[in-house]
Amino acid sequence: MAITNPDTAAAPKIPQLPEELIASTTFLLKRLGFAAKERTMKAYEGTGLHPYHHAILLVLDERSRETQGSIADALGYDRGQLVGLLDELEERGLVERRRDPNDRRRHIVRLTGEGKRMLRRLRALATQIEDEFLSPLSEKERVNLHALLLRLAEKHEPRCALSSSPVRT
Amino acid sequence: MAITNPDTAAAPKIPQLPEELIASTTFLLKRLGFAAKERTMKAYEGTGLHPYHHAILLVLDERSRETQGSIADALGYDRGQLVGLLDELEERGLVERRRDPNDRRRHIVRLTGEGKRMLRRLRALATQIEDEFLSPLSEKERVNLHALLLRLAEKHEPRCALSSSPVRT
DNA sequence: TATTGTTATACTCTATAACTATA
DNA sequence: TATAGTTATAGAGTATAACAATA
Repeated sequence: MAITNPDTAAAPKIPQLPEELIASTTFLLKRLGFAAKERTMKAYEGTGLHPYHHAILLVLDERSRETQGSIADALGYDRGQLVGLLDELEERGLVERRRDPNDRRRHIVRLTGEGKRMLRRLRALATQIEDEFLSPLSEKERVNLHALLLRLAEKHEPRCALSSSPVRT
Repeated sequence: MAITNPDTAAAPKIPQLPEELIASTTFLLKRLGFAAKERTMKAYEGTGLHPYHHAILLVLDERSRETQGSIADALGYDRGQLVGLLDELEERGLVERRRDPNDRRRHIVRLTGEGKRMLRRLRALATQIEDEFLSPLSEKERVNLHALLLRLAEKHEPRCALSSSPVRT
């Protein structure tokens, strides 16, 4: 790879993106989203779990006994994709699947004690990643940024819309 | 699909993401980055080009006669990936490739007249996408958001760091 | 016939590394 | 030997649709 040491290099070795791209907020969103994903994935490596798994555990922690379909819908995952993710969680004893006696097509999914313990660990990890990623910003700026992103998400990712304050147009 | 009409439906049909995810700025960044990518891709469909192509044309418009390697480095693309993208641009007559007489391993890439015309069209399209995506925000808020994202990008995407104001730590 | 969960398939992306031609 | 560009390959990730069980 032969990466030159930036401290000793006279000229900046990092090539510049076109200014027009840097000036574009959607471009920055795309790049930062990708960077955030990469960093998160790397941080999760040690756990043997994917952020997807974490999200599933969070859903189950908020309201246990969800069916697979409702979990998939809540997170926007494909139902086929979810099967494999739940298999992995079940193998590690983090969740349980049972048939719903009232509708035997359904599977009811529950968090186990082991799952709750793992969730605590994942929460700590996520907090750490978040803090590191936002480190260039002050506390006030972080709140400010989050509020702005949420406004965008309410439009572009309706699942983010806060149910407590339904938008009336 | 049987999507229920939200106007007539009594209960909200959109399942809710866990609050903890919505509260996470990095999560919002990931989701919004993905949403921005999806919308952009859809909008570019009519042009037969990918946002990647647009970015390449922008690099060439800022400083023509770049070599393939320098284009790849500027945008953070893989050199192998760039070959195919340039092939497509060349087939449509938007760029030209010539051997560098000083170093016959290199290819010098230039924007054609046709390429400049296409770039104008793509610029208009990108502006439109940007405006639509940021529509929930006021002009002030947009400026504010961009500044915050740029601060993050300077750390996590060094190619975004403005060369005019090198950070001295 | 429609729906839930499952499985299989195919397609897109991307990352890697071999290969050539020049240096 | 190292580098610029090219090509080929393999792997992950995703989307699609067929499928069995149940309603």
